[in-house]
Amino acid sequence: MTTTRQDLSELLERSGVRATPRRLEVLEELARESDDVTAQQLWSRLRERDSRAGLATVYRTLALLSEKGVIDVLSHHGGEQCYRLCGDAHHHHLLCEKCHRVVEIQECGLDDWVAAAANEHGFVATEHRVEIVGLCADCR
Amino acid sequence: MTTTRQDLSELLERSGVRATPRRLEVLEELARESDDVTAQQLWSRLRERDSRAGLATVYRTLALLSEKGVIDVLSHHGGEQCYRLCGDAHHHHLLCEKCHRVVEIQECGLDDWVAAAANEHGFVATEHRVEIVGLCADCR
DNA sequence: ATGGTAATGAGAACCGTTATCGTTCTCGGT
DNA sequence: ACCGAGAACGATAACGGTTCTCATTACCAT
Repeated sequence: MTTTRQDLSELLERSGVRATPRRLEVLEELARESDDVTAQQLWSRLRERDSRAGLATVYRTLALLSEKGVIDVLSHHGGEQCYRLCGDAHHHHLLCEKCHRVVEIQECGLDDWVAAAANEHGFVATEHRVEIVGLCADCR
Repeated sequence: MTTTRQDLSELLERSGVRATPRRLEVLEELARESDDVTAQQLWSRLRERDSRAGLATVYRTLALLSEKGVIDVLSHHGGEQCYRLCGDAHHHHLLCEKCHRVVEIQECGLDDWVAAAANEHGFVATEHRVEIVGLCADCR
């Protein structure tokens, strides 16, 4: 888990995003969250930490980071986007329908299945998303 | 493809939804669309056909139909929901990133993989969604 | 230091969706 | 056929999340 401010700063630069104080605050808060958060949640938590970051900046930063592939966007709450700092590699998500915990599934292993399913309908797959919803160990 | 008004009416009743003229109009328009549509698109197309259906009714009907499992909701356009009349059985979607065509993948065959991936993290899977994005035969 | 560009904050604007409310329709019982 | 209760409907206001605007501030190369 990258947590030091230095690590996060390097992560930004490496992704082609200038590491400004505000962006570091946002990323730091994302690193602190184990699950996904909405832009508004993130903003109010920053406020609680005496950050003067504006809501617009939070939205701008989240849009920028997701565009650069630094964070993931989940839209499982119809109408509201959730953001999460994940590993770099291709992965999928496991969601607990009760406590809303989010866990990454690292080993995809679905490429062949995806390619075959796409091919069957004349498609060439460029990406795929899988979301498994269920109950986590604590909730069942 | 169920297209006659009679078929659609029976589909509604079978799903526990009273078949009113407005609902039939909405469902009929959905049956006419090969791809997914937003509520607003659906509404304006109904208007073009001299339907006096209100926007609220379109939203109400779409919410009701998706709740009853008659139609699918896709939220791949972040912030805007798309609706589609699909087959009854469990299936996934193949999306063309260029022309936005949507094709159903009937044979899932992923249950074992899903169960295993969930189990590996202590989860019990209750449902899963797969979306493959790529280029269709016409667009590549 | 200085000028140009990028980033930021506050608040307005936007847009998709939902709620409100008065009217209309549907349907079973008569 | 008629009637009454409850469901459905249409118009429009309200809502909430997101994006835009614009004036101000921070950053960087010169």
